[in-house]
Amino acid sequence: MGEVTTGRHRVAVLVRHGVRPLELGLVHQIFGQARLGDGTAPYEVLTCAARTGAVRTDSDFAVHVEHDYAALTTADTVVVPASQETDEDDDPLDHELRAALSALGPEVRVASVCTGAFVLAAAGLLDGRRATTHWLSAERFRTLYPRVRLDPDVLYVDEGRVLTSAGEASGIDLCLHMVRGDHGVAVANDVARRTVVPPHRAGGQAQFLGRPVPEPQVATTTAAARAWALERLHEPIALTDLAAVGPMSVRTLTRAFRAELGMSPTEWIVQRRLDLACELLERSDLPVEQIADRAGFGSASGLRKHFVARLGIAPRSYRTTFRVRG
DNA sequence: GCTGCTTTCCGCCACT
DNA sequence: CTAGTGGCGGAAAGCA
Repeated sequence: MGEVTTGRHRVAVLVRHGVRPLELGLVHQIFGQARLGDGTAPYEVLTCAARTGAVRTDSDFAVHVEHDYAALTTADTVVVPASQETDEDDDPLDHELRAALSALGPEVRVASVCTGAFVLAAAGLLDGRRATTHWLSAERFRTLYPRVRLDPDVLYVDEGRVLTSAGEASGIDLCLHMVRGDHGVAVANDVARRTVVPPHRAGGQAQFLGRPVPEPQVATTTAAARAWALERLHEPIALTDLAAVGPMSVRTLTRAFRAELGMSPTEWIVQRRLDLACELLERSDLPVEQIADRAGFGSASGLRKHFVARLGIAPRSYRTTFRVRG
């Protein structure tokens, strides 16, 4: 994926007005600092915007951008950092940006940091895929883009061609993940060491599968109940039992889920069950009936109903589209 | 699709 | 007075 035969791998950072300096800079930091064993830099990082010149940040300074969208046509990887100012619009894409994104070839890797995921979703790049974004924006994201399987519990999601990361600093984890995939653990660890960040944050391989990774600073009230539920997705989960884990009342539990996850407990459970079902559809040959059973849907028809309602396609067609070979 | 039973969701309000 | 909690009940959703 994305390996170039001539010259360096070109990473284009797509900035918009209101861009967050941290998220903009971290891309340059991680890719720009990478060095191969012989000391050569494998990446070239370009910054581009709709027009060259000054681009406002969300702070009291602007950045001077040298490239416009034409730079995207030569990119191997495109990274979209958050820009609160436009990501809060219900449609973050103007026709210029939409055209630039849809012109990207299928071999171009696309990644987002934080609410940059809204841009990818609006461009249709995330339809039917797993993705993540900043947890504070999770509810709005789901409302706007029901076809995307949003998982606000992970640091980042790797869907191959399209990658998304959660808030702010998780962009570092995602960029390191891409470096690791492109050039191996040694090169990625070297960047991490010089940037003084952990080379691989807690969660290990589980992150590649899009499985939940605990976010220490977030959502403390529901954490125990969620962990408990994840252990028994395959069996029926009653709200009274889930609340008893806390322990807390059912009323407080549902309120906490709404406040922290932006959805009801059962909605959250259904989504986790769909995650599991999708993974089994992608990575196993189990019949749909058995997948429904393992994922805690009473029957294949139950799975199918939820699947179609939330992903817009049937389990079987999902499998044919997203089957992982080997 | 219909029916009847069970569970869940959430506003309201009282209690600590 | 505010903040968090949780019981109640009607509407809605889920399920057989």
